[in-house]
Amino acid sequence: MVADLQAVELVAVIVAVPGGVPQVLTLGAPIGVPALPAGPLEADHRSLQYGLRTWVERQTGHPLGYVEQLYTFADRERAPARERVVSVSYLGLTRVEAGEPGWRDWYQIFPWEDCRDGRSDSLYADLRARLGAWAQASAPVAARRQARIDVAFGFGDAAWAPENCLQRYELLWEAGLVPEAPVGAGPGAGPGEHELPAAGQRMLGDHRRILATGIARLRAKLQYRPVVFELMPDTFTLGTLQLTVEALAGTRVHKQNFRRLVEQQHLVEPTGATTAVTGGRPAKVYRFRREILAERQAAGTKLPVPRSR
Amino acid sequence: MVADLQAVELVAVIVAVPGGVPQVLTLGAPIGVPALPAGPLEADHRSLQYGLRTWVERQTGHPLGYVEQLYTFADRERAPARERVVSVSYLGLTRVEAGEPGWRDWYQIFPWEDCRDGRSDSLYADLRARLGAWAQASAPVAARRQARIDVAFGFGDAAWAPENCLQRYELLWEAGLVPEAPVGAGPGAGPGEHELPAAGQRMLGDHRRILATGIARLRAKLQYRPVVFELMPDTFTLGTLQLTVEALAGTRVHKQNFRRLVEQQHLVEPTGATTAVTGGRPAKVYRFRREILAERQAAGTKLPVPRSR
DNA sequence: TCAAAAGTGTTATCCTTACACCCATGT
DNA sequence: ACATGGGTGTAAGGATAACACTTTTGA
Repeated sequence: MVADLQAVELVAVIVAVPGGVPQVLTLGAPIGVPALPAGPLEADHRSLQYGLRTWVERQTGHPLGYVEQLYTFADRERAPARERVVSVSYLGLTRVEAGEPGWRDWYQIFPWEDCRDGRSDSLYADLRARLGAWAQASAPVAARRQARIDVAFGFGDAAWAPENCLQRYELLWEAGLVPEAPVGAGPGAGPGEHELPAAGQRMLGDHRRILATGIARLRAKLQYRPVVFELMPDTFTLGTLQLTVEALAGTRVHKQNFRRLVEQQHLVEPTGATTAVTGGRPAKVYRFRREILAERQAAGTKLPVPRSR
Repeated sequence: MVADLQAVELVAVIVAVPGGVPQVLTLGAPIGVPALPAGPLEADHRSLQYGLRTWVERQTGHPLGYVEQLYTFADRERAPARERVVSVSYLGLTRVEAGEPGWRDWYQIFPWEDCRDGRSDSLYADLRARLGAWAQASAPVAARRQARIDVAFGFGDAAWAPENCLQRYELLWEAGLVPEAPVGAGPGAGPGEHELPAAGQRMLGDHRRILATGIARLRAKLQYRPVVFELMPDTFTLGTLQLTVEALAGTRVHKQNFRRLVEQQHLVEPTGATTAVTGGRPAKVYRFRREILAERQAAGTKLPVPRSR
């Protein structure tokens, strides 16, 4: 039995969106390959979550608010050389001021995930061509690959969906288009051979994959749980709220529908104050109605993240 | 570092629905406390999923089809005496014949989860009274408890939702109404003191909690992914399909809407055959269109699981 | 006066829900 | 004949997406 004991590591994807820029907490920056905050599960940790909070606070001096478990990784294929480590990953949400050290814009890491200005630019054209080339294979494989690509990236008549973040990363990985691609991925190609020009910032080990898992989960959850408010200050305008949702989802949302949905679900209440910081007409200031977390945990507290195209 | 090595266990919630009865694969039955198939993660397991498949097949002789990771547990509060074990749980779906040994109707384990005949019977009346009694506490705690109860069980103006299975179990656990409740749960009450008459079959350790997690996940997934078909034989009638969905969800669904939704999404195609085994008019026989798994992985392949009341 | 962002009103469309009814078989 | 389950049509309601337009500030 002793031979089967394993090292268990806790890995954290900590997200904040100061000033409408979605950011992840990283270590090892600005020089070297950035890493997610992580540390071993210790014997005196009461629970996994407790252990995680301990590690993140120790490494970053940052207290955590909302935390949820993401996924547990232990595949050896991703790091065949090393001893196996079981990594239990968590998603955490907080509020920080803009410009604090250690935080990194997640679109630096996944440039193709930002579709707020449409995705008709050169990056997506390039992606489409390279993925298409990779999909070329013998008949059944080719069809299956192309179907996966179309669904994940919203090509053909499929819609681009924010929450397919992980599928997109995994396809790029399989296709050898990101630097951490496996050795011998493509047909006779070494790693990095076909790398994208805009392949994004790589991370330690499979941390980029874990981050993609976290983003995907957060984007999915946005649509049916009022999690955005964990990332908002106590009071905010509807404009800022929309900006934050758009930053997370990587798409634009329809202003009027967004406002109506937020208001008709009684997610927020006006404080009575207004603010003129944004330029233009002063905006009403709102506050999150924490009561609804209890009231309708199950019901449809969703925000509109429409699928584009 | 050696001191921080952990035992890692793989636990499986394997589900099948032969003859419209939702069942879980258990060991240790029929005598003794039933347990979920489980085993340690071994050094030569390529991945967590691979290890799980190995264990389940070794313990039950049963090959697994669809498998997905559920959750990783490691809280010591649930078994304070023992050394901590990190349990990575998985949900698996298969097809079996009715009456095979080792399979157990999951409503034996969670009687309150079967609302196919409504939930106005004595069990729910009893539940409501006992949970209400537990909710009595000092002001802020009482309100919070009652809100959780109402949402989870669909009391008050909340709707009973199938996928709240885990929340229901956890509330019953906290309230000391199920046998595996923690020592000293209620105010001055030993475990089992307030136990429900229909508390259901208990299981080894926190396996019942893991099972509740699996059921909750499966019920949630039913609503937006075509997972039922993993539990169906190659060909089936729409009646059987509906019966299976109802068995899993624990509620009745609206016949016509169910049929329309299934057909308009092109989830199935007729084989051309009919069958008369069910009595009444012979039913058309259908087959799952496996193609749609690739076609619209993201889009709305959902089945209607309406909230009752 | 104009740009910029806030905020309002209205309409078309689709999906969900529900009701009422007919059909084909075995007993 | 009738019970049983299979199968169809259609109407009401609500949610969604989109359109055009007004309001209030700062420069």
